[in-house]
Amino acid sequence: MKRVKIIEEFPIPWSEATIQAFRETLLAWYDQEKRDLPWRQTKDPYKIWVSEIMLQQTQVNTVIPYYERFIEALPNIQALAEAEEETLLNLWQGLGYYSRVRNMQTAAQQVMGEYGGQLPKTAEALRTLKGIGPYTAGAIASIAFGEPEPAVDGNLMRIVTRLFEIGEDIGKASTKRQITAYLYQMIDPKRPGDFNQALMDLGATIMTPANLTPELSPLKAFDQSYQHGTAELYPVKKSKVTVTEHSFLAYILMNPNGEVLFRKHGEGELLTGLWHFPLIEQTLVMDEATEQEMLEPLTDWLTGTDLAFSKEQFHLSLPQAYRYDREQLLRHLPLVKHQFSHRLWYVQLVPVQVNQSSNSLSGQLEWLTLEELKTYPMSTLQTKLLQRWLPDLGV
DNA sequence: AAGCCGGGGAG
DNA sequence: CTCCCAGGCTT
Repeated sequence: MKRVKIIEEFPIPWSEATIQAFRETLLAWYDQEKRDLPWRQTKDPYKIWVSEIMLQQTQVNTVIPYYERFIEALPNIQALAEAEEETLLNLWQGLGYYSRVRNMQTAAQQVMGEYGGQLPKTAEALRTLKGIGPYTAGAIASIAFGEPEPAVDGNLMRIVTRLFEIGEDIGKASTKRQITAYLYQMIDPKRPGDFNQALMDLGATIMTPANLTPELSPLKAFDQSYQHGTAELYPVKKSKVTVTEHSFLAYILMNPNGEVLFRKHGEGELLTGLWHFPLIEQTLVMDEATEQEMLEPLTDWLTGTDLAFSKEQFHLSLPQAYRYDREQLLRHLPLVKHQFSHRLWYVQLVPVQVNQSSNSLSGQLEWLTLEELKTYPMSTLQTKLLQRWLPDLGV
């Protein structure tokens, strides 16, 4: 079975004595402090099932009146299986996630047809029912049937990662396996349902996401993050960084000596110290763009550099082959996509001829031959641009 | 693995 | 106001 396998994969770093002490401490706290909730007055698996489905999506105080009303209207699995859809939706109205009550009815019909009207007792069998995943299966199996199954929800993940200072992303399947494996080894086989509910209560009231110094926690002695003051580091959730999109023109400025203008990115700039074609943030060149419009961002930028640029002195143009053939030009302006951790760049390459070179260059700008250019420190982005422009250069 | 589902609460 | 939350299903 899965249990044995994942325990072998992730043995808990606690002695038997520590595990025993942990169970006793946690359950003593629960016996003292447990919340008095309607679904804790019953051992009816159906009622526990209903409460768990509702609690997946909504907080306890909101759930209570819905739970009471639902149980009164549909007091058993058969009633749920036979209910009109309209009845279901009325009972669920305001809770959201209406597919869940539909799934629950499908599962009730499964139970009537395949399990003789009785919920199966093992987590594995419960999982075959529509809408019952690992968490809900563990909750029903432990609370209603006394099976030693953990019910791993967000509360338990937070608590376990803090207790053991587990710094892996809890979104990863392997981290969930580790947390589940530890809980299999921690769970009290004599009171598995209370063990799970104790951790849920603790997570909801004391070891909350925001409470980083849970002075009232009964688990302080077992809690590495509390001992080390590192609670804020757990759990690790891979943040969905908002990726902002930017578009640039990368000008390949070629002088009569066969050299290309290269610029070193300065302090405070992305990719500091690395050499790139001049990159100018600009909407991408469209089909209707004229040569003038394509070159304007470049002339504007050059005016502000130390190239002693003036429109009178320098003449910029697109390569001859492109000047009068718009279709060919646009086909040959390659677009390079580059993903940073926090932004997505679209960079369009624009080759440009300049009729004369300039001598007055600072250290930030250099005219380089293709061979010299290859020896300068470049970013992956610049390597990509170069590769796209001249695939045969061998960078 | 990632998007979707839909409310409520926190900031 | 926006952001975040918690599970399970679907692709």
